[in-house]
Amino acid sequence: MARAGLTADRLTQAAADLADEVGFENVTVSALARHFGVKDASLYSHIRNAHDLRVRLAVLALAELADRVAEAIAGRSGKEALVAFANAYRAYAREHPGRYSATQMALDPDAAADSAAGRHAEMTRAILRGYDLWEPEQTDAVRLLHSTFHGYVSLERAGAFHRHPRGVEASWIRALDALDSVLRAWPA
Amino acid sequence: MARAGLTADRLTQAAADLADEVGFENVTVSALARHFGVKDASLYSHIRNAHDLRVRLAVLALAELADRVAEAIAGRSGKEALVAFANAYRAYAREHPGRYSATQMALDPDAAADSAAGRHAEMTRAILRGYDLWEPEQTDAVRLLHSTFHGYVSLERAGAFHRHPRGVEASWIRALDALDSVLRAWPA
DNA sequence: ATCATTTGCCTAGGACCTCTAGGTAAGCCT
DNA sequence: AGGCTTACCTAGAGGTCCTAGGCAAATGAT
Repeated sequence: MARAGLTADRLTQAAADLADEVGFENVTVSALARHFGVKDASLYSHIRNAHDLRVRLAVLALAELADRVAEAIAGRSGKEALVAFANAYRAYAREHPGRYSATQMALDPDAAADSAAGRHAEMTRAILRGYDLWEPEQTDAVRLLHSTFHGYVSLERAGAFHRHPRGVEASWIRALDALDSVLRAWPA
Repeated sequence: MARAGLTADRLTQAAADLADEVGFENVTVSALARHFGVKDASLYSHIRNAHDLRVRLAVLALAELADRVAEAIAGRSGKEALVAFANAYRAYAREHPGRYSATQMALDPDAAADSAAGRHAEMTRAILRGYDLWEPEQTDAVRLLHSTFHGYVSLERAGAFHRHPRGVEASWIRALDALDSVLRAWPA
């Protein structure tokens, strides 16, 4: 009886790759078991259930995304940091569609605390240091930025923009310009 | 053998209500059949398969949302129209979480053409008539607005904002202020 | 080195969902 | 009344999720 050497981490990694291949909604316990050449039931010693697997995947993706963003904004400030953040975010979503979908899962408070969600908010705040924005407006701005980034890549992936000839790239640059100018002159 | 009087439309309506109750991802053919007191197999004379059912639901929700938005912006212009649009959009998402989730489905080109997606874009354009914005900037602005609305309600629903004390309502108002000011002074 | 424990994967099986094939009864048309 | 279409049925195959209980491999204790 040869062992496949399963661990929760290896399962989560494989699930992430699987998500990018076949879509987050198609990440099933069965598919993952097939990938390792074992029976479904064997996975349940490592993960509690299918939902637990998806939560682990979400936590993994959030951490990866936070790493990418952190690297992108390191040593930059102001608009440069804003653009670097946004592009890192969007690039991750494009390169890892399944992982990105996972980051949109509703996490219960416990899982959210374990996740890198806090790092995301903190890094967004870091960008705002270049814009002379303080509480409570800072939180408003954090929410606006996050909403815009997420909304844009989410709609882009859903194909909402491709029905019009205007380049998606050009609109993205303009959106970042707009955000920069709104941050510089935040309405009182 | 009493008949339940099923039609594709009645199924879609019931599916929409079901989605709001138990979540879009839990809208199954079985659950719907149970609701009508009928066997699963009976639904397959009205819908092609489970995916088809969800697409119909998405199309229904997009149309409803477009109606709500159209009513909201009728007779308004400028910032008033912007705020009315945004609030109608957000209110629909809150009142009908399952239906709203459905609108986020990736629709294949055929289904998208049948949907009210075009009306949404057109209404967003209508708002911009109050802002002296023309192509190609108009498309950029449409995309920015849509992204921000969708991103905001989507993150709000995922609970991404509730980890911070600042009121979600206040941030929303500020986001709309910011969008208004960015539209008035669209960066050249 | 042997035995005990833990760990990893197994089989078996129940519950639920999806969907097809083919059948029968209800309602409409002539 | 007979025929046709429509609405719903039974039966059944195949997939996913998950639990219970078992055996064998790895690990650690003596």
